Amino acid sequence: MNTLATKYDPKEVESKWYQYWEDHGLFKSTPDEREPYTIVIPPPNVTGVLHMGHMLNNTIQDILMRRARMEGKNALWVPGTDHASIATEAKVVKRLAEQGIRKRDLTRDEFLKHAWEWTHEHGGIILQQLRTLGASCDWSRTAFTMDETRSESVLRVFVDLYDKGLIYRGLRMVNWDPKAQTALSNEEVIYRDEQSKLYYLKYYVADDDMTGETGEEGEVVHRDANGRRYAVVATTRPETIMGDTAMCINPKDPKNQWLRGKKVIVPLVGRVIPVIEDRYVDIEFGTGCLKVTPAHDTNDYMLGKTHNLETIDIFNADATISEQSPLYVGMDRMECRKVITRDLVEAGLMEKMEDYQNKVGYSERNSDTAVEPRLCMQWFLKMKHFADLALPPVMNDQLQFHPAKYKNIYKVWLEGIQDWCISRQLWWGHRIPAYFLPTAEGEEERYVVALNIEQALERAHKLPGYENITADDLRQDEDALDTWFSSWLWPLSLFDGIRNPDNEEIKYYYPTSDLVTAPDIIFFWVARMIMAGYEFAGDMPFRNVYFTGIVRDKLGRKMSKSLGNSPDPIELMERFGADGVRMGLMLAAPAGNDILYDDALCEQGRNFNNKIWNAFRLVKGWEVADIEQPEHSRLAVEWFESQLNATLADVKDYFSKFRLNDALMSLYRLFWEEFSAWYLEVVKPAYGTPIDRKTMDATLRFFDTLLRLLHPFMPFITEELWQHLSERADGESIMYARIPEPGNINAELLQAMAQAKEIVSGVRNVRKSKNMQPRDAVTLQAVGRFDNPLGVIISKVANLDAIDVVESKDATAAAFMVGTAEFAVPVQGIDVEAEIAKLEADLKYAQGFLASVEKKLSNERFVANAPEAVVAGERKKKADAESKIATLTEALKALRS
RNA sequence: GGGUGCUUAGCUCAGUUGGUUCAGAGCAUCUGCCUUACAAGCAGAGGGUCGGCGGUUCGAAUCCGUCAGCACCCACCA
Repeated sequence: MNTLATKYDPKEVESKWYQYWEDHGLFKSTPDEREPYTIVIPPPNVTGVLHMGHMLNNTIQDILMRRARMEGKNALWVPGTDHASIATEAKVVKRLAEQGIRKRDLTRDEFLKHAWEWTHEHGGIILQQLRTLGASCDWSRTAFTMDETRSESVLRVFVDLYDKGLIYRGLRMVNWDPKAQTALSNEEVIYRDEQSKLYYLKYYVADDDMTGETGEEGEVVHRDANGRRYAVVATTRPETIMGDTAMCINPKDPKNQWLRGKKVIVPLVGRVIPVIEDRYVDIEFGTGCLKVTPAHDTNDYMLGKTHNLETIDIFNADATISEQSPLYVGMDRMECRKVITRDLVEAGLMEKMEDYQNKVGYSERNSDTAVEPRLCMQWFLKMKHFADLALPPVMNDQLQFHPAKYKNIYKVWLEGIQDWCISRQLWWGHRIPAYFLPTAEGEEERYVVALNIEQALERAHKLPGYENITADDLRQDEDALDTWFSSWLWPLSLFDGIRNPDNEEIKYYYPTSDLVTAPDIIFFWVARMIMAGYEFAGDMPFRNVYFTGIVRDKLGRKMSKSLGNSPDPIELMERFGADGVRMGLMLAAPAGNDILYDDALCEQGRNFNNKIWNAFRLVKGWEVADIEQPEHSRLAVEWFESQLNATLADVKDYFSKFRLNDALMSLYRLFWEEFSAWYLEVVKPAYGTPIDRKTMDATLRFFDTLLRLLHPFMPFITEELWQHLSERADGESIMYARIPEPGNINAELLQAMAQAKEIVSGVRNVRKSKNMQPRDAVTLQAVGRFDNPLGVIISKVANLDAIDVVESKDATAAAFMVGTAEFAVPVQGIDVEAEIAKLEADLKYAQGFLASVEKKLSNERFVANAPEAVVAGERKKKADAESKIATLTEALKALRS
């Protein structure tokens, strides 16, 4: 008696089993003699919530974990979160603002207290959500980039690299985020095309005597109504003219020869600046005259250095105009652009304005804030050394990228790498362990780098003149480190491999096995982990990197809050079950390709769950009796065994190539087509009759293997059904059931079954076209011969009363061909005309095919050059086609007579 | 401005070294079925000159060239 519902309901099942797995510690791992399989989670932001990208990413990781576990490996997936300094600090600042508290009114400690409160309040929600998805993380190891172990690791690494001379402090032009008011690394700047304007400004010549040059050949001299000469400078940023300290021309530029050695006047400002010459200037761009603002442009800064120019910083940290500027003090830079444009026009100093498209850098975290190049003192990590470490293992495939196309992107980045600005003007993060020493007014700053204040003092005491200072004399650097300066240690610090490099865990779990991540953090994170791995452990952090695609909506648009096209993962799991959503995502996710998400995919996943559920209901409902095993069942078992092994081998191969969607699709078809539609239909006993024990045992065994194969993809339903399949002790789980190695494949039997299926289809077709009931048995006529060993299977599934081998088929039979073999089903009242038309079409096709083969075979060069096997193949095609034509001609003759 | 990748059925994609099994899969579509596991299902069917052009070859979805379109990465042209 079947008590299971006809529809599978994942709700209770899923939470029940997750609880079971956790209660029995099934996710836990400790080092032992087994081969380890390790993944470290890309730590999500501590205060983040689950989005579709996480869903995809973590589903993939969980599939790999569960598969490895079932291959007998000691599988460990380490979870954790990232403090995400800029993002989190911004959120805290915002919340404080809502409460009427300004960050600048708080002390560092007060602010951090608020930040920790926020972290404890919102932190870890995402880890809870991952449990709903079924993630088999060892939660007892949950780490945080700012917990004690991780923090100390970061500081140690900083001190170590400083001692090695790889970290330095210096005044450099950096990317400044005026909203967060911190420096950024180059990688944190996103360039966007922007429709803006090119402003052509007039720079009058200073002390112009208006005589002399009248314009040599090729020179372009501008004069106003009074004859006064001026140069025209094209710029996209007129608001920076207050910081101009030179104008630059190319010494080879014929247009501007007359400006050599002159001085010009900055419009509105009135400052007199020299005209300098540098080959850097593009003669073709604009007028060939470049205004030089060393404080606010990277290139201008270089020019300033070369030509010893004065640097006037006209911006405050928040990008309002500073006291350094003679005009517009306190005005925001964007506002200032508008105002100064108007003023320039009114003063007659604007030659013209043109539409112009240029690239503007934005902060990765504050996408509405344009980054400002800014000269300031920051800490940097020398990257050349690390690039040299990290490039070879990826290029020679010791460490593999999947898909491999990312190798090239990686290579180009490493070859052009620049030093990494690692200091941030933030409080939320690891405070830089540098301690400034007291110095006299005007003296250059001095500092020591040390793990803590005691060590700092110790180090300071060794310096001449500082033998007697006390802790109170030391002042720790206010800055925090870039978040990625802690995440790059993740695979090491999770196993305490920085503080305690020879411990048992790091030796066992490191290098980890696979890293699964989105390609957009290849530089931020992946590359730097590889660097840190070789620097601090002398080995790669992981053996494979699987780059996922980006989840987009079905129109191909990125999912975003503003578009509202991003579904809530939790809600999706409620609708389709976690198994259904996992499967929906995986069906659409070839390695490295973006996935176009559609609810229909989850529906397909849910439907598959239901299919499995109902197949199980069927099998479980069978009554077993000690009766003889029917021949068709014996053959079906033998065939499915082979089919199962074939798929097992395919899936294994797919996993080795990270082609998880192909693996899943193979299993989907194996279960739905081969197992449900064919195998079960063959062995299914007639209603109300029992099944023999042999077949039942085999069927349950197959079911068991299928569940194991599917478990990594759909952990919940497989566990639920597995418990019904066999007795087991408390704490046992399919999670630890082994996935079998592929066994023997009987290729001939698979071939025979393929033909058998076609014959069955042929019969069904006849039935359908003649409106015949499936329950009425028919006779199958095989013309000439019948050599398929699976005749009994065909008879059962197609409901035949006999398979007759005949010399020629009945005149009133409906015919069909499978390969070169002809079959027929005698029926009442066939439509002779239609039958003739069908056969004629077949004949015409066969004749055309024969002609093309014959043409090929009569080509001497083909016969001479092509491999033996290919030629033989063509000959066989020819023979087959001829035999088919003969058969068809016969049939037509019979019909027409 | 450089670089990489892509273009195969309505959609999303497979297609290993050119050659029987090469033009495939899933979904969608159409037709017929509430057949005692499943209508979240069953059975059947239709659909593509493999982006365009040119070349190499006995033979090209596959190799080469070129053009077009798309995507991504990098870059200091104001």
